[in-house]
Amino acid sequence: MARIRVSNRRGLIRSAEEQPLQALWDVVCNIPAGRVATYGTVARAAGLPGRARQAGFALRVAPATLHLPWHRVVGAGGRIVFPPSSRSHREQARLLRAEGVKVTNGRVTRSALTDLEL
DNA sequence: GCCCTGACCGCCA
DNA sequence: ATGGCGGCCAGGG
Repeated sequence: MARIRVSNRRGLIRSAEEQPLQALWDVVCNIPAGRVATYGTVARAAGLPGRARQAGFALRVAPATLHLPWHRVVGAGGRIVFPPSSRSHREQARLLRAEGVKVTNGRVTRSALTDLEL
């Protein structure tokens, strides 16, 4: 499990409640290769329902040293959120296809989506 | 506290 | 399918 030291005002850190970023990173970390999850799903699985945007934020600020499978997170409906012409978009599509996920028109196949329940 | 800015989401014309 | 829009929720200035 990817972990990073993060301190808060009180010095003690326990739950997702106090450390949403860590919770979100953990979830992303657990998306199996070849499968994809949406920002909303990731947030919900991290115990932060309704905070899809924070899932995006978490990924944006994630330390590179965590080596998170960020490419396995897409927007609602399986859409790659980056502008089609952007570097990130191409990179994400490349990484996904590399692990067997079909990507057409910036959209992954529905069967690749996972609810992340368990 | 107010305002703006997003790696978001879902509804609707 | 597609752009628009309001709703949502953190961060940062």
